[in-house]
Amino acid sequence: MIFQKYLAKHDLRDTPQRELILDAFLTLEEHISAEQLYDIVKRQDPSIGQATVYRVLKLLMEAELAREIDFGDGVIRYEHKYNHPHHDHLVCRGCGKMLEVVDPVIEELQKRVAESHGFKLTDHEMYLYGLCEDCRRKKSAGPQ
Amino acid sequence: MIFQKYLAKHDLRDTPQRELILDAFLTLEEHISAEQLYDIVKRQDPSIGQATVYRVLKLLMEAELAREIDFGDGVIRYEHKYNHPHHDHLVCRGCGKMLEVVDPVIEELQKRVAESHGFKLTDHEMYLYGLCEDCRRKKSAGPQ
DNA sequence: TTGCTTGCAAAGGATTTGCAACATG
DNA sequence: CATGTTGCAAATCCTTTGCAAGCAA
Repeated sequence: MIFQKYLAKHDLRDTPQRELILDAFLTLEEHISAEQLYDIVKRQDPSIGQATVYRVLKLLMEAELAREIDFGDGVIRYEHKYNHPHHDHLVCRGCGKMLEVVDPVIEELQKRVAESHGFKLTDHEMYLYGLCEDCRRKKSAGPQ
Repeated sequence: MIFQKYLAKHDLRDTPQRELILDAFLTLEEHISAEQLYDIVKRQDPSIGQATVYRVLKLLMEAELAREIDFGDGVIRYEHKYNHPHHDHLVCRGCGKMLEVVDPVIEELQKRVAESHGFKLTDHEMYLYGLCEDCRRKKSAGPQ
């Protein structure tokens, strides 16, 4: 719906490939890289090209349906943005487990920090890294 | 000193290239990419290889002398870590101007958010993006 | 029909790696 | 001398782009 409107408004075309990729993307709950999404989509349509997936992901960004996530490992991941409000990420250094978190007080303070330097905050990224309970337990047990 | 100790402890060698790159790196106040550092170092020793700069930067990370910064533009930048305590970054979306900021209350809240999910926070990254005063002025004036 | 889209393969940019020559401890 | 280290070039990884053929509006 939103995507179709976006396409129409920008004189872009509604193709089966775009529909397929969008559907696959929206079905997922996890963050996903272009390559992972390509693997999924390829199962349904082996003729689809990798470049198309990259291109659609860019479109989804412009249509405000996706958001980039960068954990700093050289791969860009994407997550839904529509009906999925802003949040930050808490990532386990041990097992990679990832939780979405938000703290309204932090959000407010971020605004103020920016303002105190004359900036008008537009957005932010915050990644909290640590060890989850499981990994702490394993660690204190030592390597077997 | 620290670097030399690190090298000794790990059976690594103290070479003129490593010294040169380290000195150049420590002299800088700004964040710098491997390629920029290579350009600088090359002026003093044109025979130096790009790969060596990348390799030394990795070493400095392991020796806890450098820290990676990732603004998400595909280039990894580095900054001193030694005698340069933790801070976050406030970046202008307009001109790219960058300020280092810290807010002790935010830092404390981050710890608590992590703990509330059973995580022990080890570190974090926070990037605040916005528009600085100059860019807001230019923007409201409109493009000429 | 017009011109946006596609898949393919080649190109790109940043970083890493294999290797033979070289230098350090 | 044994090994770590270097510069070079080739290789890698992820992503983008050029292009001719194909397809939506």
